[in-house]
Amino acid sequence: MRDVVKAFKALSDKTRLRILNLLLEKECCVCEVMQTLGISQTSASRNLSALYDAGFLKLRKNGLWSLYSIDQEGMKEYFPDLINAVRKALEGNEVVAMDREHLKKAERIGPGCARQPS
Amino acid sequence: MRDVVKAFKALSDKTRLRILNLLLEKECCVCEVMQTLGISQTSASRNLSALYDAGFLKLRKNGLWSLYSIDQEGMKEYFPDLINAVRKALEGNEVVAMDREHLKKAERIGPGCARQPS
DNA sequence: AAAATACAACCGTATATGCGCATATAAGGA
DNA sequence: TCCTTATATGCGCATATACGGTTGTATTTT
Repeated sequence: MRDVVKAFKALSDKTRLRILNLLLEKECCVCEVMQTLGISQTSASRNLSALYDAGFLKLRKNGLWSLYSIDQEGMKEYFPDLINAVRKALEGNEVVAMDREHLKKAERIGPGCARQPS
Repeated sequence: MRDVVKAFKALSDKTRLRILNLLLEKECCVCEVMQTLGISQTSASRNLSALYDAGFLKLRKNGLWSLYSIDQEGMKEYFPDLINAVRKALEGNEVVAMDREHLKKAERIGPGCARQPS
């Protein structure tokens, strides 16, 4: 029960929904998220952690990068319809659509952040 | 977007998930909820309101009773998969199963509360 | 070795949320 | 009209949460 509450709590925040929206597009490192959404590194890191702790994300480390992505398998096991619910809840939203546009450009922005991990 | 956040926020509370579980069984008045879950009238009323404001419930007044139930149509329109996600997230949970048992008995408990509205 | 980079953890503060108590409202009946 | 019942709401308190700034740690680059 606590896990269910935690899961919904993780989803009940605008920033975290925007992050989830990015990750529905592709795997991202912390600084891609922070640049794309225009939030602080602190905020990006903390909110990614919250989504991770709630069981929505998986983490892959590659050198300096912490690469977060949707944990498709975990989601299907514990919250079968939830990821779809989120996707549909966000579709058509303006902010979220703009974020997706920004994400495309963010790949080349910043001091080395969006370089491909070697 | 604010609506989506509000919806998930409404779901990110143990009491409200338990209430939703009861309403998945049947339409309930405030005092059935408060008795079944063993919470205060204030808490029952306010948490039902929160779920109502988030768009999950519909309200039918009958005499003194405020009868809340799942707004199936509204849910399908705005959050197509969410009600299923909630249902599956709660299934197998002990507290929630016990609540459903208590609900059956609650119909005859209390000073006139669970009498059928005239 | 030193500097730069990516990220996480800690700290203080502002705001949000949940709860109980008391009270208000609203409907029905004597 | 007064009383009871069912529900809603204002208020204050305790706690939770979000955020920015700073610091710490690990890794890569120079």
